[in-house]
Amino acid sequence: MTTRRDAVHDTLRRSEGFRSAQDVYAEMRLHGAKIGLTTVYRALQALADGGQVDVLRTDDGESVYRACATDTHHHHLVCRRCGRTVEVAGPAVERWAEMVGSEHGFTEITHTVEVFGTCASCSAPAKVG
Amino acid sequence: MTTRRDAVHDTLRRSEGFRSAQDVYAEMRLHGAKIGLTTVYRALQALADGGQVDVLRTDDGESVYRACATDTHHHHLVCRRCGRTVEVAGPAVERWAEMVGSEHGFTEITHTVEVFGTCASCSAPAKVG
DNA sequence: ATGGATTTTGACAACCGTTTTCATTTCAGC
DNA sequence: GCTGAAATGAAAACGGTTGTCAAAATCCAT
Repeated sequence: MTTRRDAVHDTLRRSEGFRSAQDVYAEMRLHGAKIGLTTVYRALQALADGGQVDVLRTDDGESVYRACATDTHHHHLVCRRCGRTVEVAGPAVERWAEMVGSEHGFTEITHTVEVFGTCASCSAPAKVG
Repeated sequence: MTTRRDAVHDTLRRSEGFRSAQDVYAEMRLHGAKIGLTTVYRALQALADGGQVDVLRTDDGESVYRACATDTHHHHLVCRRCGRTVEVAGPAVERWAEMVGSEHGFTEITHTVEVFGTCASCSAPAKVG
């Protein structure tokens, strides 16, 4: 029960940045894979549940997935142009979130932290003419 | 062109936490307001564009809005149970994000930081019986 | 291998929040 | 009051995601 899921996982691993379910599906079909959209959604969900891929929501509500190198907690620096992503650790931020939470009597603190920017190669070609 | 928008804004101000467009709509209809769902969506968008309300996406892709006290940059500590929200500042986090970005050659850095937890009053009534 | 139970798959339909459309209403300025 | 521009809202369209269900693949004891 793992062939398709692995195929999805592999496809994701080949991508630089975050990809939507439909991206993955299109990509797989392009390469001749015989798989249905429903199965891609299910595989991505399973992988996300199992912590093998990271998920985040784009501004327009799409879920995008990424097979990350580390399985430890980390955040992302994402190029808003090309989607290239680097994984970053932020121990200070973790502590800050924990502190802010408990300071106000909140428990079971979690947090979402994502950093967006324009990467070097995307901002370089400023010379359009 | 501002009556409806103000009504939406007021409704939002009366709420403790983040509310969805449909929440706001339902709330307004409950109180007898004569307004359409479309207009609520439009008003919320306009308010968000104008920076008068903050927006964020729930895990299930819904946009939720909040009329925040400060108009300066801040983050949120949100109770995942009741939605109660405290506005928090985090200068250290701002600097961290900026640093992480430029460290990797990214420019025009932005970031999203939200902290979730269970607030004191929601975790207190552990006594169910 | 074989039959039968179980799981996985995927085409399609349903869902649901959101956006668009467009005819109607409201309103400012004359 | 009249006119044109902006706002409104009911209903339809949209798009990503999830549910349905019958067919296909897989497992397993025989």
